[in-house]
Amino acid sequence: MSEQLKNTFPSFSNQLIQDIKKNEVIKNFSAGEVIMRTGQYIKNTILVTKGTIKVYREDDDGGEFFMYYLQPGQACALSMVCAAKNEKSQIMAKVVEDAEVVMVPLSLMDKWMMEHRTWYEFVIGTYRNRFEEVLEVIDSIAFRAMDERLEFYLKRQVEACGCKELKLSHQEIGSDLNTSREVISRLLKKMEQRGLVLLHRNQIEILM
Amino acid sequence: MSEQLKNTFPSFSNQLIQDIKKNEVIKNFSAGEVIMRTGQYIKNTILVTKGTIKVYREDDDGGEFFMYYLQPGQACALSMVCAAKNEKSQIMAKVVEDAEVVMVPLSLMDKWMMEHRTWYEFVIGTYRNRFEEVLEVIDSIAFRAMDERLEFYLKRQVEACGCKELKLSHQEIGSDLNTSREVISRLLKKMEQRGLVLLHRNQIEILM
DNA sequence: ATTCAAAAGTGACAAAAGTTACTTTACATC
DNA sequence: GATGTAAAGTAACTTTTGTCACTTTTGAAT
Repeated sequence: MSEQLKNTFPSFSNQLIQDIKKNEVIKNFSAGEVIMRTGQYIKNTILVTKGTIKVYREDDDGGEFFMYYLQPGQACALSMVCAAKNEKSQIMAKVVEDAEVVMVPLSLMDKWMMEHRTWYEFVIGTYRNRFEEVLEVIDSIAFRAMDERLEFYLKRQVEACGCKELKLSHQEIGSDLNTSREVISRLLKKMEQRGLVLLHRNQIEILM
Repeated sequence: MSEQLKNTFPSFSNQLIQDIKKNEVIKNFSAGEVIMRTGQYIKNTILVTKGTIKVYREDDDGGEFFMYYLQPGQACALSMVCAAKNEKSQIMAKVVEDAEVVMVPLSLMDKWMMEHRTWYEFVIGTYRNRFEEVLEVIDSIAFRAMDERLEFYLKRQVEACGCKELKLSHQEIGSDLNTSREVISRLLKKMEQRGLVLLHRNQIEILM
């Protein structure tokens, strides 16, 4: 396991890896599982070693808005931000590909900031990257109409899965973007006419 | 000045105040000045001691989207996040009430994280608060229609200025929300009919 | 092969938001 | 008091997005 940690988080010092190893609790989750809910108290920071996790913002009426992916080598920035105070989760996280995560208690998370330079840098880097990603999400909803938001969304999916065949239903895209399936179907068809995508059942081939 | 710093940032330790004092560069800005532009390299973290600064996200076509206020006792989270790398600013900051700020070089910003517990906590707290504020902004644009977004916007303005008479033109609100003046006028009139606001020239009285 | 359910297609309509083009109002200042 | 200007009001229209109701397609299970 320490070998794998080292591979997934190459920036971590050996000392840090040892410390993590001493305290680690490894958990496995299957696709579809919700590993963190809005309002739930956060007790751990999550380091992803395998799989893919989707992070959402929820509203009161059951709406789910997709924010970003967590993938191997990454950590949940929000659980880190909440370290100091005993805060509730502001987000919901759902596993989309069977995942393995290392749970780091918040107390250690905080302690290591002082003890391990590589941990400190990882945490600060995680903040920065997520903050920037979230700002880009704001751009897309604040400045762009649904057709461009859909393109932006699809591009991010391609990046995340590393392939151009997205296994997504129109319904799922619609709820990720907080709009309706019909709207997505309509816009996807226009994109197909423009030669940007090829539509199949439960799969979208990106030609961009 | 160290007295004032101590008052504005009560959580800072005396040692930290001394360190800031040793290195500080104080700058004054007048209302209307842009103190940070998108794309500009960040060399300093900004601690606000007086006045009010509005932070915007910009798009390529000159659109400005209001994100949050910086007020005395607060700091620019993004300039902190950029500390590690030599990053460009992702945001634009405009002074709305004559402001005084303390410029802290990024190198010190980073160094103090290890040396001053109160600085570390301030920085982490700033990250958390801004992240949460930004998530709420996402909620409003992702889940809410313009009428509710306008209400949310007005409430934040009331919080920021601490009074119920907002000196804002419809034009300014429109551009903060990235919509047109006409739409804002329309919605404000509806709000007036519902008894939520009173409209005057260049001023909106909030009755909520 | 038949059945079933999820996914996608579709047309018609409603509502929200953006746009245009113009008028009216309020206020400062000359 | 006349005048100029920024702010706000407004009507008419277009576009975009959301919704409804329904059909068709596709693939899997029986």
